[in-house]
Amino acid sequence: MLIGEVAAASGLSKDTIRFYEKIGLIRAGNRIAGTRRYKEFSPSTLNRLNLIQKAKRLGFTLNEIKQTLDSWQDGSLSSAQKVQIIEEKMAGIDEQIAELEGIKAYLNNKRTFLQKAA
Amino acid sequence: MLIGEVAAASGLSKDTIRFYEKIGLIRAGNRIAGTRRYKEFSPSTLNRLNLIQKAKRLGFTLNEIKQTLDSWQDGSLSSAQKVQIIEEKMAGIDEQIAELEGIKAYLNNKRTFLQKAA
DNA sequence: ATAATCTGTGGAGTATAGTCCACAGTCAAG
DNA sequence: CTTGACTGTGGACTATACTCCACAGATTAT
Repeated sequence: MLIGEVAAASGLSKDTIRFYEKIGLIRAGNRIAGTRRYKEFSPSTLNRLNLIQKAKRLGFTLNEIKQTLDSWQDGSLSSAQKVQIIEEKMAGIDEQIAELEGIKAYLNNKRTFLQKAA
Repeated sequence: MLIGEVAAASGLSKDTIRFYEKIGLIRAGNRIAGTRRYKEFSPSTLNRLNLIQKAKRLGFTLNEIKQTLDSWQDGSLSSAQKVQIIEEKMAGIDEQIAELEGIKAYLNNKRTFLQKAA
């Protein structure tokens, strides 16, 4: 797929995709056309972009995401290690949820106070 | 309180506090000493900084936080309006939690897959 | 009284994550 | 065969949120 297709399918801008490719977060092959080279993205790029979006929502930087995804695929991690990493991320999510619940409780208190005062 | 005390009590750096004061996110009075003016922060600044941290964790920018906190205190909002804003923020938190749960489910699937393969 | 520590100011610099632009080649449609 | 849409490149630019530095006055401890 060319960049326009990837952009449309992922919901990201072409510039963002170019930026991601530039920093090595996603890869692209070459499609030669005369004197020009177009970037050819594999459909799996969409999965990867999806994953990147998920990780961003968890608060990871692009660099952290890159490190994790790279190590995931270079064969340096055993299945057990991958499971462990996943479990750590899941624990991190639980922490985030707990924090959000705490903030929600705080807001709820404020609301109750306001409603009483009214 | 002077800035060092605020920094220690809030866990933020002095530079961050100066930065917040510069953009009007927090206020400071003056403590005159000879030819110099030191910034005098009221203890309520700590509450405000706490609130700012909470809001940041919800993903708000400093500017958004400033707008909300300012409107909160300038008398332009009725209690009913404040309650409504709080309820909107709470709904936003619920959305964030739902999204995190979704990502967690995704990770859980991955983990199950890895464990089966092992 | 001297050193160490604290303070404000102005301004420069950093990191992250894009976003925009001009220029030029490519290709499909009319 | 010209027009319009798409593409890559290099580089400049933006926004957010700090962070660091040098300098100089103020305060505290010894």
